[in-house]
This record gives sequence, C-alpha cells and structure tokens, in this order.
Amino acid sequence: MTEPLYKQVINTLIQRIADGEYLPGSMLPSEFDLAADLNVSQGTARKALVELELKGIVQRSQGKGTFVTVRTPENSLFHFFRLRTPQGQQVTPELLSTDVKIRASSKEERSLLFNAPKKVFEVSRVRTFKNQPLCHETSIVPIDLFPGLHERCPLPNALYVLFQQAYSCVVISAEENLTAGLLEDPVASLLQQKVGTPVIVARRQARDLLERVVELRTTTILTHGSSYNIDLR
Amino acid sequence: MTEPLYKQVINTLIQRIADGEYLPGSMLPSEFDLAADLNVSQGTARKALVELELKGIVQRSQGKGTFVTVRTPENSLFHFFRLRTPQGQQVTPELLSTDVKIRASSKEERSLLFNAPKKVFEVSRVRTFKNQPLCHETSIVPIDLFPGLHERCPLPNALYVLFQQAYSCVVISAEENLTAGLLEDPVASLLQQKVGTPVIVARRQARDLLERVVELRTTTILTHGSSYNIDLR
DNA sequence: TAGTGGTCTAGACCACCGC
DNA sequence: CGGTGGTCTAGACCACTAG
Repeated sequence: MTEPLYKQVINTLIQRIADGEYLPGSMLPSEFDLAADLNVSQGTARKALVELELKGIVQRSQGKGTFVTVRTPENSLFHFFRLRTPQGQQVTPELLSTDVKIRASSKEERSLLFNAPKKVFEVSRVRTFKNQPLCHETSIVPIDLFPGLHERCPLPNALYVLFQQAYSCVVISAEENLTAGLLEDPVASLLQQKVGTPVIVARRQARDLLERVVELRTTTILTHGSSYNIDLR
Repeated sequence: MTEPLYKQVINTLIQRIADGEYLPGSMLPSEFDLAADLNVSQGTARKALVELELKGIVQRSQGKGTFVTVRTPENSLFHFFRLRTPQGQQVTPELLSTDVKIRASSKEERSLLFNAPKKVFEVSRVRTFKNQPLCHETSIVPIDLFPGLHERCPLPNALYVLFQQAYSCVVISAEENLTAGLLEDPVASLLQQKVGTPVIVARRQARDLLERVVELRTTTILTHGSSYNIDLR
C-alpha cells in the first residue's frame, strides 16, 4: 500500500521548490524531461504538474512551459485581500503607516504557529483606499523564519511577496474567521474613526507550501466603500 | 477550432442532469458505458467525470460508481452556511420563524436574477443556535422557477434541498459580499437584540447547475458564539 | 466474483509560443 | 522551425465494493 507515483512526484517537486532548487518565476523541466528524471511516464508527470497548478504552486501555459508561481503585489492582493468595491472591482490599498516590534509570543500564538516560536515579529499597519482609512492589520510571524525582517523597512505593501523573494517562503492558503465588532481605541484613532463604528474583524492563519502556519493576522476592516467578497462552492 | 471532446461530454451530462434525466442520488453509467454511448474513449469520459466531481455536481467512489450529488441539510449547510464555533465545529441552526410573501420584484432584483422575473417570493427567516438568536435571512427567488413554493409550509431548514428535490434546481455555487453593520428595527427585535448591536450583513447571489442566478439572499448575522469561516486559496 | 473507479503507461496528433 | 503544454486514444493492472 504505497503512495501513488504521481503523489510522490508532487511531493518531490514541492520539496525542490521549498529548497530553492526551482526558484520563483523559473521554468520547470518539460513533462518529458521530468518524466525521464523521475522514472515515470509523461502522463504521470503531467498529472502531478496539473495538480500543482490547481494548488497554485506553478503556472502552466501552452507553448511556453511550467513556471514556479511568483507572488506579485497584484496576485497576492487578488488571492488574500478580498475587498471589492460595490462595482466588483479589486480594492488596491495604500499603506499609511507601519510599525514593527519584536516581542515574546503568547501561549496561543505558540500553539498555532509553526515550530512554536518563543519570539515573534508584530507588524501593525494602517491601509487607506482613495485617501480614506480602510483597515488596520496586525501580522504575527515567527522571528526565526524571517530573520532581519525588522531591518527591511519600509516593508512592501504585500508582505507575502517579501516572504517569497527574501525567504523562499510561499504563502499559498489561509483560513479566516470573521466576526462583527465595534471600533475601540487605540485602533479607532489610528483609523481616524469614532469609537463604536461597526467593523469586520478577520482573524487569519496563513500556510506556506509545506502547510506550515507561518503567519497569524488580525485585520480590522471598515466597510464603507467596499465589501468583503467570497466565493462559496 | 471546435470545443474539446471532454467539454462536450461535460455539457451533455450537465444538460441531462438539469433535464432530470439523471436524478439526484442516482448512479451515472460507468466510464466505459458513457464512453461507448458518447463515442469517445474511456479516458475522455473519465476526464469529464473528474471535472464534474471537482465542480461538486457528481460524487465518485471507487468500487461503487458515480452519483449525482444530493443536497442534504448537512452538505448544504457545510457548503453554504459558513458559521463555525470558536472550536471550529459546524454551527447547525434551528428555525425560529418563517415568513413567505409574494411581491413584485425591484428593478435591482430583476437585473440580477435569471430571466428578470416580475414577481418573486420573499422568504424571511430567523435562525437560532443553542436557543440563542443567530441570524435573520431574507431569500428572494423567482416565482416562475419555484411554483407553489408558498404552499409548501413549513419550509425545510435548508431551502436548497427543497430546490433540488421538488424543482430539479441544484445550487452549486454562490458569491457573497460581507459588510459590517449595526442592527436596526425591525430585524433587531426579531433577533431579540438591542438596536446598535454589531452584525455582519452578507449579500448572496446563488447559482444553479446552468450558472443561472436563482436566489438573492441577505443574511444578518450575530457573531456572539460563532464566526464566519473562510478558506482563501 | 463481477463491476466500479484509480493508477500508470505508450504513443499520436494538435495548438500555441518564440526564435 | 523546435519545444512546450493540451487533447485523445488504447490497453494493462490495481483497489475497492457489493452481492
């Protein structure tokens, strides 16, 4: 009762990408070359590549080849920032402020994050859209996965792009829990809103290629000119 | 430049299901029988069936066969009612009250719903969880797609189950837009909450097999003992 | 044991891309 | 033009289910 060949191929390729053997944006070997390399048929290599594309780990296009997915600000927003205008357009926020701290992790953070880190970075940011305050985000990430993060100021708009480019850590999925809430200080004043303004509070666990939880994020969202958009299937 | 064979097979099968030729829960012909029937190879029939499973239209299991997906209260909730307890358990609500009206559609409703119906049913319901008020839902559906709906009281907990069983209308996807809000009357009193309680307001467009928008739904959600759960990919 | 889906192979041909 | 992924076929064998 061993694992199917194509799953072994998938795991091999994921490992190679996580190890930096195939770099973001680079082309993978063709179906035939991979098949020869791994001693499987072209059809089996193909099945593995198709599944990797479904998972969002590679992108394939006819005539060109198969490429390791690159996190860009655009696709990072598209996948992980689901605010849309009433007309359905993507909301592209601006960064108003950033604050990075190093601190000891809480017990809950240790229990959720990969490797139960003792120290974490806490990145707090305020975003605006069309010059209106939009949301307040706090990201918690293990210090050992992202050494030197605090010296990389100013941090880019999309953290996940940095994670991939500087740390070979590719965020590919996340789970979010939304609750309704009322703004309180100090977040209310950071967002320049009255205390008591209704908000959506989103608590996220983000996972990388190897399904490790690499980030906890809490986003406090004003939904004046936009709404949180979801596809249910 | 014609459509690939396997897509033609997919469309044929979807049409047959929508026509009631293959009924909910019934077994489809085997891969070989379908292949012979439609003059394609078994591999092509297989590819079509696998895609239909990905879309949630059929379910396959080794040794048993391929079956048309049946909407049950359980899987309907699982797919389309994303509230979870803090421990991650599915929230299974109870119905507290139901109110069905027939009325003329608004201009916006006509523009969104399939076939721009002039008359619609408006189904308003209050749900509870563990004897606490949970949410208030208003479903708008075209009267001509669901004739006699108002005479089917009491309506079941899960409307989509009824849609499939009584009207061969299978809801398979939906889009939701969430905003933050404050409870106002009359919904506040229906939910036995104070005016001003923070809520999530979810506006949904639900689509059936043929990708027709068959329902508009507005749900006003209290998130005291549960949260709205989302997977991002 | 017969029938189903799941895996794997080998090979053909097509459509698209870039040089 | 050569190389890529996309479609399609034919056939073999395995794993699971049910009678």
